[in-house]
Amino acid sequence: MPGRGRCPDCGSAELVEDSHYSQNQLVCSDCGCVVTEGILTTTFSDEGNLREVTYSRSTGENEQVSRSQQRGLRRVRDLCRVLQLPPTFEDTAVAYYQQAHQLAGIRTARLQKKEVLAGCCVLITCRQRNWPLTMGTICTLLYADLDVFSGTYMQIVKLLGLDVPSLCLVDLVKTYCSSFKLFEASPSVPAKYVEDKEKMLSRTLQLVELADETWLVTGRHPLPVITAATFLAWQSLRPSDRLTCSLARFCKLANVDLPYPASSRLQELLAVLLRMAEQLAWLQVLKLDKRSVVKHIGDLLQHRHMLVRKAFRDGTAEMGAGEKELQGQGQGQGLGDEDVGSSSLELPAGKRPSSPALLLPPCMLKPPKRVCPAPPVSMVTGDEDISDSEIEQYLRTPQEVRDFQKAQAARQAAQGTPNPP
Amino acid sequence: STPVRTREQESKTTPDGEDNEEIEEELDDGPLLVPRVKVAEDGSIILDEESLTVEVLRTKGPCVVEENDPIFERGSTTTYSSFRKSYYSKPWSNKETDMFFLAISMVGTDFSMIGQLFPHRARIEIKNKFKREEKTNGWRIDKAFQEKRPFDFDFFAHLLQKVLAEEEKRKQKSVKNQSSKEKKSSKSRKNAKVK
Amino acid sequence: SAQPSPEKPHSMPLASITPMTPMAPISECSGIVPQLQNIVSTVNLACKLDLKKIALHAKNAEYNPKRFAAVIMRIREPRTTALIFSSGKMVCTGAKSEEQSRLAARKYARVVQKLGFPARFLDFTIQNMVASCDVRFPISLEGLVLTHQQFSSYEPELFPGLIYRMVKPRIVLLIFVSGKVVLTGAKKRSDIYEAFENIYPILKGFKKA
DNA sequence: GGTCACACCTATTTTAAGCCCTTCAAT
DNA sequence: TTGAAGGGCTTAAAATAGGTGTGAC
Repeated sequence: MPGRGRCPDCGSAELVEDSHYSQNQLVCSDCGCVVTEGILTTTFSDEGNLREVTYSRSTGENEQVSRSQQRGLRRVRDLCRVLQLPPTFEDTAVAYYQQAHQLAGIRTARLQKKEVLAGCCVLITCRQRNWPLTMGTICTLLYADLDVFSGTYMQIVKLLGLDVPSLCLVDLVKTYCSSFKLFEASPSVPAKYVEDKEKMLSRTLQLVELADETWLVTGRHPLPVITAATFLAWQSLRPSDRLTCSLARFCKLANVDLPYPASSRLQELLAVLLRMAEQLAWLQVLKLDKRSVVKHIGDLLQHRHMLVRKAFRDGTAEMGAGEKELQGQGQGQGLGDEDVGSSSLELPAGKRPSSPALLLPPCMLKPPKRVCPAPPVSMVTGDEDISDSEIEQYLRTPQEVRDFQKAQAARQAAQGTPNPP
Repeated sequence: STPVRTREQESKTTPDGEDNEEIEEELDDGPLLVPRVKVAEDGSIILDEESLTVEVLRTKGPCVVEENDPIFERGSTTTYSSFRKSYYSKPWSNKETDMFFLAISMVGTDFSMIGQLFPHRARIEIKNKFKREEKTNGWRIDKAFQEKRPFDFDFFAHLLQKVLAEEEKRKQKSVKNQSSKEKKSSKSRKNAKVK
Repeated sequence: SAQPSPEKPHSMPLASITPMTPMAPISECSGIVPQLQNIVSTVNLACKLDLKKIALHAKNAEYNPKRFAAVIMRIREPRTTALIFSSGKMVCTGAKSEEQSRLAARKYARVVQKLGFPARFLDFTIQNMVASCDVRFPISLEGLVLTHQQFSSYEPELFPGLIYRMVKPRIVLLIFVSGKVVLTGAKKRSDIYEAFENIYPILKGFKKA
């Protein structure tokens, strides 16, 4: 990359054009620093990149703003108001929408996409200001298909080269948890089910943090994790009265949707708590199960740092410390090599014991689905002779051709006359 | 009662109160405007045109304060899949699977044509069935492909109808017998469910 | 080139047969070899094709012009699928090695020839390769996205994996909490290996715990 | 209103893990 | 009433290409 200079951050000369962004940007391949600023603010006049970079900071859209853009902008503003976002958010979201509309790829996009684009801009704004808002909420408000939203969101983040912080779980807990209607008695909420909001919040927060520390959050939808934690927090604050109440019933009386994965998160959380309980001598003797362990959540949470650390350490110790061992263990579990593969066949039992297993993401504890880890290693060169007979097996005989034509004609007749008048 | 889940296409849940089915019809096709969202004074969302309202839960009062607290995230109606289409495909019974392999031996790998032979199945279901069988029973695919059978549409249609009717009967019977500890019916009594 | 220590030592004799590209300094070798899972290639048969005729005479074919403008053809060995367009251009998918992909493409060309078209075999090109492997330790994706923000996209509300767009080589990696990694976008297998050797030390820094 | 230049549907392959749906079997 | 199981969708990449949505000229 001669003539392009060096990375201001690390000094590397390994600068690479990266067309992953809307306009090819110079990116340092060593540290990832974006050397040339893209789009927005700059007066960028690099060769062919001279689009209408004049992004209008004009307050009113006095210019000829296309109808679809106007519609989108209005949608952005409406969304901000519906969500009751602080006033400053709106301007940012609107600016994102305008920037997006300057991209050719967005201007000619389907109307459906432009509609969800408004939601994307609002979401991005909220994320950048740590305002907890889920994609599910946006889609619900817009009556949008999450898949369409997904595609649009990923595209716009890439195109504008945005740095969008992750959804903050802790902030989400505070608001989502508050929406549970459990904090005052009502016809649907008996007194024994009423809970103090602050107590619930604080315990839920601890449980969510525990879930995060024990690999239950990574790769999963955040909301269901919180639903499960909220339920456990609520149960454990008054176990005698609430142990018999199911997650589904809890959500119903709290007037909150039960997200599908919440049940799984609950089971995983209980499994973690059980393992923590095994570390405490005075709980060991109680022979706890997934039901009774709820009664001791308060104790467990008090010692959670120590217990989690212990669980991790013990697990590691049992497998032998260090990476070499870890890898060996992985192979021993049949992570796909041919020799061990045969012995793995002797383990048709669904869940392998893996009792000692160290604290791992649940997807790593599932039995390995052996499929093709052993590559047959074909000796194919690509230049082999191809026999006529091999080719001919794919061809139809004259009779088969006639039969096929007949069926084809019948099909067309059936489709061509759907409604004979 | 339970949140209303409707339509195989898009299902949505409404917290309570007003449920507007028309909304879906508005949306469903047109890339034309999805209902536009507006705010009413009480915080509910109003959709242009129909003035349809959907309740929005939120905390009144200290809500719009900035900084770190009163945020708005609803507990209800916030499912990720609110508007996803349904892709469900009925499981294939053993008998129906046999018919699938028969179809392969008659027409080859033309899934659209095979789809015609299975009136209750879409092409995508045929393709997924093929890929699934290729993984689990590759030999059966090979076998079926090699043993060319004459392609007789009507013959196949009749056979399939017979097979499906048989399973239907068996299913109803098992529903009736559910209380009685049915057990020994030898043969291929696999769980066959159609309909 | 030095023999890269294969993921499974037991398979060494076999693994040594597959062409390997010299890899990074032996010093920091991961010892893991990504396995190719899918190859997409194209070839130009250089003649106009009557797709209806092909679909009628080949029983391993499917053609629905209303749905898609190509014949979809499958062969059993190597197990692959091809898209054949009336322009004579063909796409071959599903092979597990470059050589298998080429052999499969030649077989499709032979089928077309046997049907009476003067098909040639021009510009055979590997267009994309997909590989996967396993680092065998859990990865904190939220940690990775924080420090490699400019390359990463991690949106658990949409997809459980972290999407890592490596700039050099230009490969996209899907990284999962389980330590499983999918690499895609390569035109050469050496790019797959290089990308993995690049990412491995990075992943080691995000075991958490 | 026509051209232009995109988008983007249909389709193919393959892996990863999660979500979400239906069905059916135990409790 | 609960779960488990099975199946198909999501994400990435890449080529192929007609038909049509989209908006700016």
